Amino acid sequence: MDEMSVFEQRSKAFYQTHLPHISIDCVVFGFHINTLKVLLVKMKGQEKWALPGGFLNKEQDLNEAAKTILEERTGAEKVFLEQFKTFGELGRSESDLGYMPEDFWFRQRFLSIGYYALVDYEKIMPVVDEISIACEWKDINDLPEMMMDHRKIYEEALAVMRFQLNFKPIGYNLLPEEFTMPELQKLYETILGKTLSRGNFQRKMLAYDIFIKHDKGRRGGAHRSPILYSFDQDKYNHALSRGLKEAW
Amino acid sequence: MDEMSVFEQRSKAFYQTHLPHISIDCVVFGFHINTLKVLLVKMKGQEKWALPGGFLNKEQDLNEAAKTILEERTGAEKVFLEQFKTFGELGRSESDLGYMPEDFWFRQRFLSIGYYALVDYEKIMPVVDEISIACEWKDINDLPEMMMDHRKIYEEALAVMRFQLNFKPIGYNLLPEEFTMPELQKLYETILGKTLSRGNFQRKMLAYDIFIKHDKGRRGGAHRSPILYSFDQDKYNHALSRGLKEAW
DNA sequence: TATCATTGTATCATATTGATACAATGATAA
DNA sequence: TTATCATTGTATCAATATGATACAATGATA
Repeated sequence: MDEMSVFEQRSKAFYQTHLPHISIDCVVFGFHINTLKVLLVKMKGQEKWALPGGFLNKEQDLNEAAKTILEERTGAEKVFLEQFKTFGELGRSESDLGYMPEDFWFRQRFLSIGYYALVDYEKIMPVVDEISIACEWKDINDLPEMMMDHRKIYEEALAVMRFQLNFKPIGYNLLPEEFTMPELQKLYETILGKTLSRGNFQRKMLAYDIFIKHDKGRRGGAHRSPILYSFDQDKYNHALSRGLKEAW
Repeated sequence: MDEMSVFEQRSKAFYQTHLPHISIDCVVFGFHINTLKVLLVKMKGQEKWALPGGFLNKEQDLNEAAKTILEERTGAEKVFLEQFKTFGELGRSESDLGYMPEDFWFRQRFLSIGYYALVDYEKIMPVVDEISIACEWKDINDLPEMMMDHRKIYEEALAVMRFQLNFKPIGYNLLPEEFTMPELQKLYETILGKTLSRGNFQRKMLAYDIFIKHDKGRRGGAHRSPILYSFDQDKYNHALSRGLKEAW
């Protein structure tokens, strides 16, 4: 099947099953060791890259739809996934889609509901589906050109994620079962894009009281072996839901 | 024109001009002196109250549409208005609308994009339009039954607003041109729903350095007259955009 | 056994917050 | 005129949090 006919076939079926004028875009952040990446796809017939996305099924919960899109592209389940903003500027969906037939639902105006997720990209094998020709992790310091306003969506997601880092402990699913404080610090530094003071980082994290301290450390390297920790699920979840610390 | 025919007429015209499956709901908080209220409307043929809302014009920017809805109901311009979440649960739009003809666009599934605004309700005269029979300020401590999931939308807006209070100075448009620290504190206490320490409040607010201090105080009452302040526009706006203080 | 990189942890200065106290002010009434 | 009183402005101290720095502990390597 050639490129256009895939679109056409999907377009015909689209109105039967989906809500028009609404799309979901997922900014999937991939972390590992000391690198932060984003999952991008290249659609058939497109030069520029795009955020993985999809449309909302008529009989589908919004959050469920986002979860499904993420799972289909990554296979990842039970990851942190959160809605952060809906984009509805005029004209945002028209650029870059001019090559498609005018009456395609793709060409019509639509809003995009933005979600962001956080995964370990070493555990993920990106999936190329039938309307895309590529699905890859891209380093956030070397991003290719992106279609429509996807670059802006990505940047807002990054800002929101960095902000939320201040209120919710993260790291679960992004680190091995057992990890060290230097490893956790690297994670924070990578996501925040800046270095942090070592001693103060440990003090602050340990004050959260969400870790289980293990007896043996991680061996290897000509230096003192760091202590291994793992997340205390109960305390971790409690801290997550408590979340936002109040200032007043 | 009877109730149903108004709906029918609007329904016919609807698809010509608007995006289906998408609505905008505005949680308009009204503050004055020491009371916090919410603007609610009662639609024709409905017993329960609803958040003021509307639909997105095909050729209309999302934020512009929210602004228009707010202005039509309140006449208020240049107020704080911010998108906070999109609601897309399955079934949320079906309850409470069963009395309408099944093929109405009202009856179809739709998402709601939630905005919240903050105004002085003494300056606002709520507007009853042709599809509603009432539009009133309701005290947040004595809310009537609301349709669909509007109660939940309101509660999430309240939580978001209270949270944002910690990062952005507010009060502009909610207080007279010149105001005192006790008045500003009352505003915070009313919105947060709790009392704050007097001395510490002053210290913290003044540390923001966004006020102009005036020479004369406000007279009246058998006690020391409080100092009058007004917002320093430049510094205030700068603080607003700087906004979110980073913790790391 | 010495060396070295890295880690754990202590410490000090500074900043922020919570709690409390007290003087200043201005209307009211004796 | 003066005493009273409610409220406001502001200082202060303790508790807590943060930033910066130092130093001892550890474990591989030479």
